[in-house]
Amino acid sequence: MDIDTRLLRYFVAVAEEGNLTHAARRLFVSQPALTKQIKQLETQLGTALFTRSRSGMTLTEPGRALAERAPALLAGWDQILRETKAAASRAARVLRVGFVASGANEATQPIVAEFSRRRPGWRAQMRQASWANPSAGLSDGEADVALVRLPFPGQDTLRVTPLFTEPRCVALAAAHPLATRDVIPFRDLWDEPFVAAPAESGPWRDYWLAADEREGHPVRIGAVTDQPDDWLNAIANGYGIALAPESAARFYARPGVVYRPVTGVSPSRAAVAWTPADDDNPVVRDFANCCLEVGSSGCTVAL
Amino acid sequence: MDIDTRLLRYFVAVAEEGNLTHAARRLFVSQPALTKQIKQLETQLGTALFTRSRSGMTLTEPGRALAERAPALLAGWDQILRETKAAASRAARVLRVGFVASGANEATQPIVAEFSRRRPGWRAQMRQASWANPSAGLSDGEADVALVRLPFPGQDTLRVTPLFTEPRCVALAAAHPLATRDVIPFRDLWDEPFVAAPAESGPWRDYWLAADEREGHPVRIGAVTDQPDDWLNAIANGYGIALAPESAARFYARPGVVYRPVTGVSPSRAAVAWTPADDDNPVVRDFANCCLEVGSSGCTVAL
DNA sequence: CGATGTCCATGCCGCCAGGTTATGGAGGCG
DNA sequence: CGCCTCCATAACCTGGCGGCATGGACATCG
Repeated sequence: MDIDTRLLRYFVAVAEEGNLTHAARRLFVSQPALTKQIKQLETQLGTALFTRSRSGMTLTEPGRALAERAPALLAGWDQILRETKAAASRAARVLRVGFVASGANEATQPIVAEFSRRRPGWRAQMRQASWANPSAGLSDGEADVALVRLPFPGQDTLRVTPLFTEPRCVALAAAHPLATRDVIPFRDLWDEPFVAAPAESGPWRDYWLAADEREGHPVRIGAVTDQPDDWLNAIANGYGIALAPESAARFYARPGVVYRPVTGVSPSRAAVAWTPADDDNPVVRDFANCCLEVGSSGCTVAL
Repeated sequence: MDIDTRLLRYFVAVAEEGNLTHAARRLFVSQPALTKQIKQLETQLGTALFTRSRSGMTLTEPGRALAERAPALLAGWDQILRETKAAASRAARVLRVGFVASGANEATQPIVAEFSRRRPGWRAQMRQASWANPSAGLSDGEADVALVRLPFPGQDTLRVTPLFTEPRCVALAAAHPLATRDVIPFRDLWDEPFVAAPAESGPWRDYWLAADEREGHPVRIGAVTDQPDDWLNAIANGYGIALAPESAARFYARPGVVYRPVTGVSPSRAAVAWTPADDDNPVVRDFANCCLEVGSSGCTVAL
C-alpha cells in the first residue's frame, strides 16, 4: 500500500493535537479536508485510528502503533531529501551559502569574490534565511555553509568560526524623541517597545533584545518580524525600536529610520558556520578560509 | 516537500532497470506515465536524477544519493504498515490465519472450531495465500499464524511446529494414459510435464516437483499456476500432471481430474508456523496448541 | 541506404482525489 | 435556552495521474 508523506503528516498532526479543528489550522487546510483524509487513511488501513467524541479525537490501539513510528519515517524522508539536495548542489558545483540579514553585510561581496577566484567553476549561491531560522538553513540542510550572527540556537552542534565583531546600534523611527540624541545609553531604552524576532529563534532573539543587559528589567515587544523589510516598516511606523549591527546603518538605510550609537550593550559577533559532516569538504573549507582572509583585511576597514 | 511512496517506488524501479520501458512494464503502468512521474520528481527536487540516452536512463550523482536511501525508506514504511495492521487485528480480536491451499485440509475446520472454543470473543480470519507466497502471509506480515506445508522459503526465520505427515499422490487428467493405473511408481512420471508453482516459491516448488527423487533427471514444466483453480484447470486440460497431498483427492475433487497413489516420493509434512516476535503472544500459542491437539486426534483418522 | 526496432518525449483526453465553502447535528456550558 | 465547540456531510471545482497514439533520435541489419 502506498502513502503520501503529506497524509502521514496530517495523521501525526491530528494525533498530536487530539483535535481535528486545531490540527487543520496548524496544517493550513480546512477541517473537512482533514476529516476526509483521515477517514481515507483509516479506510486504506482497514482499521479505525481514532475514536471520535465531542471532546476530540483519541488514538486507538492501531492508531498508537502508527503514531509511534510515523514521525521517524517522516524524519527519514527529510534526511534523504537533504542529502539528495546536497548531492545535487555538489554535482552542479554550487555552494549554497545561507545568511541571515546582516550576516556579514559589507564583507559578503568580497568573500564571494575571493571564493570565485579560489574555486573557478564553482558558484556561491546566496540564500537569505528568515529570522525564524537563524542558523540560515544549516540545520535544515538547505545550506552548505552560513554567514551568521552569534549566538543562535543549535550552534553547539555546528562548526562555528568567528569572523569579526561590530558594535551594536539602535534603529528608531525618525520621528522618535530619542532620534535627536547623538549617543544613547542602553538604559534609556529599557522601557521602549522593541521589534523582535519570532520566538522560535530563542537565544538569538534574546540577544537582539539585549536581555542580558537589562538587569532583569522586562522587555516590551512592539512587533514581531522575520525579515528586513517588515522590520524596517515596523520601525518606521513607530511600532518599536531595535538593536542592529552598526553596518545596518549603511546596508539598511531607509527614509523614516535612523540609526544611533548605543552604549552599554555588547558588540555583535559575525561568524561562518558549517556542519560537522562537511569538515572534510574542501569547498566548504575554502569558503571558510575566504571568510577569514576577507574578515581580517577588508572588513576591518569597513568597521 | 512531500512525496508519495508510489513515486519513490517508480524511481527505484527505473534506477534498478536503467530503462523506462522495462520499469514501466514491471510497475504495470504505461511508459509515458513513468516518464511524466520521473520528470515531476526531478522538478520537485530541482535536479536531474537521470541522464537520458538512447541506451536508457543512468543515475546522476544526486540520483545515486536518492537511490541509495530510498529502498530503506520504503522498507520502513512496509514495516510500519505491518505493525499497524497487526495491532488492528489484535484490537479487533481477530487472529489472521494464513494458509496455502492444502495447508491442513480436513484438519482446518476442527482447528478453527477448537480455537473458537478456547478463545471466545476471538475470531480466526482465514486468508488463503497464493503459491507464490508459501509462507502464507507470515513473511509479509499479512498473517499472525499460518498453516503451511514444509519445506518453504524463509522457514528458518520462523517458528515451525510439524503437525502431521501425509503421503503424496499424483493428480492427472482423467484422459491421461496413466490414469487407469492403480498405483504409479514415481519413476514412470519423470518424463511427464508438470504443473508447477511460480519460481518465487523456490524450495517449495522444487519439493512439489520432487526434484530430490528424480536422481538428477530433469523436470519438464508444462504450466505454472499459483492457485488451486488454475492448477486444476491446467491438469484437466492435460498441460501437465502434479503431485499433491492425499487429502487433495477429497478436497479438490473435480471432473476431469483423477488422483492416484504414487510410490517413491516422500510424504508431505503439514505444519503450523508463526513469527518469533509472537513467541509470547498467548493467542498465537493457543492457536498452535489447537493445531497440535486436533492434529493428534481427528486428523490421524482422516489419514 | 532504407527498413526496422528500441528508446524516451509529447499531446490530448477522461477520471478521480483533494481542496474549498456552507451547513448540519450533537453535546457541554454559562 | 442560547451559544460555542467539534466532527460529519454535501456540492462543487481543479489539478494531477493515467491511458492511448504518435513523434523524434539513434543503432542495427539486410
